[in-house]
Amino acid sequence: MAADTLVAFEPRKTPVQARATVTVEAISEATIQVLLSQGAERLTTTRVAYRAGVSVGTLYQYFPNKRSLLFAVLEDHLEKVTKEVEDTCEHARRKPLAEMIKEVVEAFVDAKIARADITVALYKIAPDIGGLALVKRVTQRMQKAIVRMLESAPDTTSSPDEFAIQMMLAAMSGAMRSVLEAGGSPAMMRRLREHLVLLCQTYIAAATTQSA
Amino acid sequence: MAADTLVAFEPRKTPVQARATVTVEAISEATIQVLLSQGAERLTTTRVAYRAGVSVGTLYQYFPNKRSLLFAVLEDHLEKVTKEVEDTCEHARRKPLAEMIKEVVEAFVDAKIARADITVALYKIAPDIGGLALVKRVTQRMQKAIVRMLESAPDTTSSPDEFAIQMMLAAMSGAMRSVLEAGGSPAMMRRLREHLVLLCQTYIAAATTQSA
Amino acid sequence: MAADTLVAFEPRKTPVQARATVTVEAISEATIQVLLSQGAERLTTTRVAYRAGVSVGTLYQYFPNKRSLLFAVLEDHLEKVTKEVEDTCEHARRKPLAEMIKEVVEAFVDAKIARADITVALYKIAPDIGGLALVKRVTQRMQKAIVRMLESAPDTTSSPDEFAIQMMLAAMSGAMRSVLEAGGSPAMMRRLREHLVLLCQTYIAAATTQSA
Amino acid sequence: MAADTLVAFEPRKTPVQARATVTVEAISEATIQVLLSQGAERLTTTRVAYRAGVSVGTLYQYFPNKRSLLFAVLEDHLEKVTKEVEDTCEHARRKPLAEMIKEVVEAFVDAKIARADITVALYKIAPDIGGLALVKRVTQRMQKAIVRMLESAPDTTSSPDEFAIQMMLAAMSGAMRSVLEAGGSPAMMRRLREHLVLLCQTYIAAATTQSA
DNA sequence: CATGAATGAGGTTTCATTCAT
DNA sequence: TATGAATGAAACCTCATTCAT
Repeated sequence: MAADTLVAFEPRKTPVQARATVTVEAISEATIQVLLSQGAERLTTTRVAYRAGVSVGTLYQYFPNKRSLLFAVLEDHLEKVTKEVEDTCEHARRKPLAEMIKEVVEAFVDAKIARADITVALYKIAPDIGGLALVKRVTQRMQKAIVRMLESAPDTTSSPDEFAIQMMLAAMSGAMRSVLEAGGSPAMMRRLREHLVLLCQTYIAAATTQSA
Repeated sequence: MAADTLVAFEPRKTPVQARATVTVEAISEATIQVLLSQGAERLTTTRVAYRAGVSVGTLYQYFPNKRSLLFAVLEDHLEKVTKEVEDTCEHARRKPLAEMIKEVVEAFVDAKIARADITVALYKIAPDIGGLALVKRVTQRMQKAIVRMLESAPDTTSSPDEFAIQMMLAAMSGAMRSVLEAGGSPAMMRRLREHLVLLCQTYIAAATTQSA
Repeated sequence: MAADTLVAFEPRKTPVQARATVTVEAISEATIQVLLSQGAERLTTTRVAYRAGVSVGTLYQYFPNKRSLLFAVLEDHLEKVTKEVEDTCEHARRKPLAEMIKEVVEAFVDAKIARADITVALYKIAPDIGGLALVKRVTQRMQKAIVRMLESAPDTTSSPDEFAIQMMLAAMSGAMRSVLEAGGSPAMMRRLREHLVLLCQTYIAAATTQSA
Repeated sequence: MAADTLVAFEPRKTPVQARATVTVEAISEATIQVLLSQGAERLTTTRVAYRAGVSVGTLYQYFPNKRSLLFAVLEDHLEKVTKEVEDTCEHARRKPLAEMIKEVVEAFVDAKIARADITVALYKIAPDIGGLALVKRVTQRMQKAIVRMLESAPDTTSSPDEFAIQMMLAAMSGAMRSVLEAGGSPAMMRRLREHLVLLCQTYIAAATTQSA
C-alpha cells in the first residue's frame, strides 16, 4: 500500500438494495473493531470481512481495495469531528473572543475524547492511505469555519490572522495526539482540556494583537 | 510487525572493531536513504542491505530483526534532537523566562527542520515499531531539562508547572508535525518558528501565573 | 477453464420469445466488444453482462457458464466464414481448377479480413474453450465442400487428393493467422490475398499431378 | 496477465552460485512439465515451484512474475527451432533452389515435431505473454537467413522476393500448427513433411518467376 | 424472468528471516 | 564473518457462479 495522491476512494458500487447498505455498514464497523482489537498490522481484509460476517468477495464489491476501506473509515471519523467543530463555530458567533475559542477548543477536544480509541487507531493507519490530504481538507474546513466565527466577534476589530488559526489548529490537534497516544487518564484529559483552552486563548489574543 | 512492549532493541552485537562500526553506520544511513527514496512500504531489509553495500546476512548480524533496525534509526534521530534541546536548556539558564522559552523552542524547531525529510519519514514508521515508548522517554528528558532551566529563571518565584511543560512540548511537536507533514515552504517554516515561540511564551506565562 | 472434450455447449434455453433472442444477441455482441476493448483476461461474465445492459443473472439464464458463452461466439464466427466458403464452392462448380481455387481462397481471405479484429480476438480464447474441436468440425465442412467442387472441375481427371486439401486449408488459415496477428496493413493484406491464391493454386496443381 | 508490450523479461537475478543455475534450470523444466501434464489454466506459479522442488519464493527470485517465466520458456523453445533453421540455411548455401527449400522446410518441420508436445503447449500460452513480439523476432531472423541462402542459389538470377519468403514461413508454421494441434499421427506427420516441401517449392518457384 | 448481492476457492506476489557455503 | 539462495506464511484481490428477492 503506497500513499499516493488524493484519489477518490469512493465505494466501487453504490448499494441499491437495503441488504447492501447493511453490509457496507457492517464492514466499516468491523474495520474499526479489528483495528482496535488487533492493531494496524493485523488488519487484513480477510479478517475484516470475517468480523463483519461477510466474505472477502463482498468486501471487495464495495471497496476496490484495502486502502479505500481504511480511507472511508478515516474520512467518516474526520467528518464527524469536523462537523462538530463547524456546528460549534456557528453557535458561537457574536460571542466574546475568549468564549469563542473556549467553545471551539472544547468541542474539538470532546469530539476526539469521545472517540479516543478510534482516534488513536486511525493515527496509525493515516500515513498508509494518504490521510494527509484528508487531514488538509478538513483542516481547511475548520479554519474557514473559525474565520467566519471570528469575524463576528464583537470585541475585535482586525480581521483574524489566518496563519495563527492554522497554528492553533496544528497545536491543538498535535497536543491532543500526543496525549491520546500516550494514553492519558481521564483526569489528565480534563486538565488537557482546560490547558488547551488557555493555550489557544492566549495565543490567539497575542497573535491578534501582534498582527494588528 | 506489531508494536509490542518497550523492549530494548539494542544492536545484537556491540561493534568493537572499526569495520563493524562502519558497517552499522552504513546500514543505518542506508535505511534512511531507502525510507526517503522509496517510502515506508518499500523499505525491505534486502533493499537496505543492498543500498548499504552489504548482504542481508550481514545486516542480520548487527540487527536481530527489522524492527530493531528501524528502532535504532528512530532512536538516533530523537537522540540528536533531544540532545540539542538539553544543551540549549543548559545554556539558557538564568536568562529571563521569555528568552528561555524562545531559545528552547527555536532549538527544537531548528533541529527538526534541519532534518525535515528524515523527520517526516520517521513519523511514518514510528507507530510500527513502538516509537511511542521512545517518544515518551525523550519527552521526559526534555521536560526534565526544561524544568531545571526554568528553576533558574530570575523572574519567576513559583516552581514550574510540570503539566504545562508537557502541554507545551505536546503542542510544539504536534504543530511541527502538522506543518512538516503538510510540506510547508521555507517561508512558512520561518513564520512557524516565530509563532511557535509566541505561542509557547504566552502559554507558559499564563500557565505560570494561573497556577501561582 | 480447462479445454476438455468436445462437449456441446448449447445455450441452456432455446429462446422462443423475441425478447430472449434480443437478449442473447446483445450478450454475444457484448462479448465481442469486451474482448476487443479489454482483452481476453479482462473478459469477465460480469463485464459482459454490464456491457450488454443486463445482469449477470440474466446472462446465466442463457449460457450455463462462461465457456459456453465464448464457445457460442466462436461458433458463430466460424459458421459465418465456413458458410461463405461453402457458398463459394457451390458457385464455383464447373469452372477451371485455377479459377476454383482462386475463388475459394479469396472468399476465405475476405471473410477473415472483414472481421479481422474479431478473428484476432478469438484466436486468443479458442484454446481455452476447446476451440480445436470446433475448428476441426468446420475444417471438415470446408474440405467436403471443396472436394465436391473439385470433382466438378472440367480440366482434371483424377479425384482430388483429400490430404492435399487439408494441407491447403491448414496453410491458408495458418498464413492468415500469422499475418492478422502481426497486424498487417491493408496493402499487406492485398498482397497476402494474391500470394495466397498463387500458393494454393501451384500447390494443388502440383499435388494433383503428383498423386495422379 | 495482460499481454502488454515487448518488455524484456530477463531473469531478475543472475545466478552466481552453481546451486542457483541448477534451480533456474529446474524451474524452467518444471514449467514445461506442468504445462504438459496439467494444461495452461492449471499452470500456477505455486504448482511450478512445487514440481521443481523449490518454494514459490525461490521461483520469484529468478523470475519477476509469471509472465516472465512463461516468456523465458517460450523464448528458449523458439530459439532452438530458429537456430536449427539458421544452421540449415548456412549448410544449404550454393545448392539448387529446390534442394534449399527442401532442407529448410524439413529442418523446420523436424524441429517442431521433435518437440511436438512442447510446441503445442506453448501455442496456448503464447498469446498471454506477448508471444507475438517474440514470434515476429524469430520470424525475421529466419527470413534473413533464408534470404542469405537464396542469394547463393546457382540456378536463380533475381534476388529473392522477401514477401514471398514471409508468406512461405507463415504458411509453413501455420500448417504445422494446424496439424500439430489436431494431434496428427506419425504417418500424418510424414506426409505433412513431404507435402510442405512440395508446397513451399512450388510456391517459391512460382513467386520467383512471377516477380522476375 | 430479472436482478445483483453474496460467496470463497484460489491465484499471484512479497518479504522477514535462516543457514549452508 | 560475509554471503545470498532458499523458505513459506500470509497478504491482497478476482471472478465464475448461485440464489433470495
